[in-house]
Amino acid sequence: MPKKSKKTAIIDTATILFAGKGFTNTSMTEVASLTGIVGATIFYHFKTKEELFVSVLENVKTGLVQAFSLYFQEEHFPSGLERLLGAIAYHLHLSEIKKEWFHLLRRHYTHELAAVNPACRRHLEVVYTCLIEIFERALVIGQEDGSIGPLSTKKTALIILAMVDGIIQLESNNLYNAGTLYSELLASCRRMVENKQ
Amino acid sequence: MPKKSKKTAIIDTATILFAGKGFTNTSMTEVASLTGIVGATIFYHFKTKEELFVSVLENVKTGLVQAFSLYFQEEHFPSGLERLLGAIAYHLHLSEIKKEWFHLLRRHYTHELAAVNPACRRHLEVVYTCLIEIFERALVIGQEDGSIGPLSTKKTALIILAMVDGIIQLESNNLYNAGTLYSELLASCRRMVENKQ
DNA sequence: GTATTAACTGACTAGACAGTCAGTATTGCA
DNA sequence: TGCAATACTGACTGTCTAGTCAGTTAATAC
Repeated sequence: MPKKSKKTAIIDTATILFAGKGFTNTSMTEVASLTGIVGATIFYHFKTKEELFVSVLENVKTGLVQAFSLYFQEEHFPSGLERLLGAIAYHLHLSEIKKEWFHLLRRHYTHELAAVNPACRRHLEVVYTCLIEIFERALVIGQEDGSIGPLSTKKTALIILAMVDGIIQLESNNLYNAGTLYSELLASCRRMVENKQ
Repeated sequence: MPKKSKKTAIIDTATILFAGKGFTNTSMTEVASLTGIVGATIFYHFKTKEELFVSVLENVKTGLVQAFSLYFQEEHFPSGLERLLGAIAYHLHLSEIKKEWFHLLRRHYTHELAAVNPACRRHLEVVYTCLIEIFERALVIGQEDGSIGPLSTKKTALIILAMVDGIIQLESNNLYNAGTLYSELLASCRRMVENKQ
């Protein structure tokens, strides 16, 4: 029974804190004490706070890409349209069971760091490319099988991502409980892309 | 020629800084020096940093509500559908000429503060209510004149807001230049809500 | 002109926080 | 067992920042 290494434990704690309170408002001491170690230990495993953040992001990236690839390995769809709706529903589902991942990705610091830190930028690009390609692929398949109308798959994929992301954000800012919007969102997307000859 | 009061000048500087770098990463000294005054002066006009933030938000709220009400005073639309698309286009337009407003509204701190600061929450609610009602009203009008299909106006208004907001965010994170998505977004929204009997 | 209030400032404080470092404990292995 | 490397720690430092305060300057009122 190989117990979780401290390095992994640090990353797990940091994921929750960075996602929930942001980079600047999370102190290394806090990460340490919640992990059950002493502050200086983190600096043995990670040279700087920024390096810890990038490791956290890398971890999220890996988890996210894996989750989606697993989903598409297991699910099969009668049409491109159904595949798209399935992807959207799974995206929403994942954003509920792995809130931290999506909060972290939406943190401003993540994007600001990506502008100056190549490693950070690479991870972020992998994530976004993955998310967009999922939608785009479904759209392409749907155009081939006739379930999806004639539209720019690339642009539409971006719009759908923005839409899903916007809904997740509405919910996380809980001004309105967006949860009740899920089925309406799927219906809206269907109307938006389906082929109505 | 009544020159801009220092209090207003502080708010203007703070708007740009809070929007651009976030609350925590903006220091009062920085706000002061960019305004051309000394640090302590801010604390004469605003008791705390948080109070300054709320004033900034109030200012944004006022500007935003005014901008939209002016737009609808001047524009007139042949149908509810066109009114909706006009509102979306103007929303996107405004997010370009008043980037700070929208950045500030999307900052996490804004929403975190709203959870504990009633004044902040009130301003934020006014903003969101205004934005949603604009879309909802257009949808209701459109259902009356037959240009918009049978759908929940409230939920659809929320979805459209999430969509527009998501696009603005995509652009501000400039992973993709979302600017080219504007016309596609309008077309998508049209397909999503129009009445196709 | 003088009194009163409002606007402003320089010098300071107390706390927080990232990161260092010299040294101690723990592990793996010969 | 002993040796070497790896993992970990306590005590510390320099810097940054929100907020204070006693006092100065500017505006207004009479």
